[in-house]
Amino acid sequence: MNEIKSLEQRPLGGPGPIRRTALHDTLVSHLRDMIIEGDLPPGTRLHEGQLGEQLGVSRTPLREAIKYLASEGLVELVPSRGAVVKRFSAKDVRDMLTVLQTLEELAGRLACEAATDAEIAEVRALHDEMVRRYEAGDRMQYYKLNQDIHTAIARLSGNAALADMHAMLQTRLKRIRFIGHEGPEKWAAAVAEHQEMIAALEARDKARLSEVLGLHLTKAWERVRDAV
Amino acid sequence: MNEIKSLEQRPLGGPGPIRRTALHDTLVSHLRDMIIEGDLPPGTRLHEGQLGEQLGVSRTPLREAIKYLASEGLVELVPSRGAVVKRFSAKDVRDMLTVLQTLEELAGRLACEAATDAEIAEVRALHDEMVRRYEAGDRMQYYKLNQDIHTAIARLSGNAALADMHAMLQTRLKRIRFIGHEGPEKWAAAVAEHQEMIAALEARDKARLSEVLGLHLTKAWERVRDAV
DNA sequence: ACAGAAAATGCTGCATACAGAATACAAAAG
DNA sequence: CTTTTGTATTCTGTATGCAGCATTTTCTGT
Repeated sequence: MNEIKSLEQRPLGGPGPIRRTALHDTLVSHLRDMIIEGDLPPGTRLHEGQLGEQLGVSRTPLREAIKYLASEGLVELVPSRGAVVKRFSAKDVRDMLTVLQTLEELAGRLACEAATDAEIAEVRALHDEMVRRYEAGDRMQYYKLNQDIHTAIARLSGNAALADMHAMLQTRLKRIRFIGHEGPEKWAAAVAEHQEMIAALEARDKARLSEVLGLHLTKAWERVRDAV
Repeated sequence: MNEIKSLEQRPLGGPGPIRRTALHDTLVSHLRDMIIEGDLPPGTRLHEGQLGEQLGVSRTPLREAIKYLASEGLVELVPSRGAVVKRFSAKDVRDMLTVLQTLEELAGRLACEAATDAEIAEVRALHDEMVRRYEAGDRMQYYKLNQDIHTAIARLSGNAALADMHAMLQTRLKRIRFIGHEGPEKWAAAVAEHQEMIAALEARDKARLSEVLGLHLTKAWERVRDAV
């Protein structure tokens, strides 16, 4: 995990137009992951020369990616001293969760109206898969599917701006949730809340879904507060 | 307004440490303004060579600024075809206003608790000045102070993440509000709503402030819907 | 005259090179 | 021994150059 893997040309997928993703996007998501997974801990100075050499790219696209991340709020730009990975205080985390809660409550209400049956079925599929991972004790995959479900609900609201803001906050919080080691009983509680969530969504019960989502994030703060 | 002014070194402010703003920040805000004020209408391709020459900077810092704006959602990046100014549909605008409304309702509640008397007095000062501009018929300054007041309330919530998200949405919406030509009766209504806002804030009446802010944005949509 | 292909143009994407600022280190003075 | 100052190194900030891709124009064949 702490080893920095250089960027290789991904093996081109099957047939069809080979959509060579621009290096910019690759770099952005790669750096994001490095920050989230702790390869670049908060407070780390992002050395353009060194980092670029490790990743096998020159400074120019790297700098562009760093600036991009800056406006996402993951790194901070210090004039003539480069960029450092942003450090979030406990209050910052709680503030972000407060906003996220408000956004998800709204998303829940809208999703109950806007989502198609097929879309809800997709979320159900994610949910079932997540429960399977929980039962298997696969925390990593559980974590990813968990995020996917929340992202999906934000998207199902049909409100692109809402989904955007949600994604941005979720990204900033990813690292916190990543390091938050919940005990088994807390984990079980979280799964139970998700059961209620999917039930409310399938019933298209706006009030209930909104309430469950809100409660879920209130609890989420209690679950991660010690990790911050 | 349609003339592109090149970037000059700002006259250094008075005494004290001369905080030479980095070119990056200057470029970002300059480009932002050009988009908001319509010098670069939606759909315009951002020509790196040409634009850089007009602004008097080389392509590299310009590219960094453009990428930055992309993650702010003002421009869109098309692989190997550069960047174009993003075009917002009527639905997009309404969606953004919906989210903004939710955020401001939250900000209002929090601000009533977190703000100091001095801070509230500052908002009052902004408000009074804005009313004066309204009476003078100075639409431009009114517009700016209006934005400032909403930004101030978001900041007074004491929640940095909330203020961030609010600022981002506000930025994306600036252009729309800028071109929205409201009639005199609508303008008067907006001012009246602001009167209620500042009164509720000074009374620290959470429920009322939240309600007024929400209503204000519902009305805002009605005021700009035709302009989109 | 028209359709298709090939060449030419212009732009983006990336790398490299150069200049200026900040920091670290070392030497000298108090 | 401490402090200060000068120097050297390192890193950021900006410019420029080159290669690849997209689009447009021109040429050729029917």
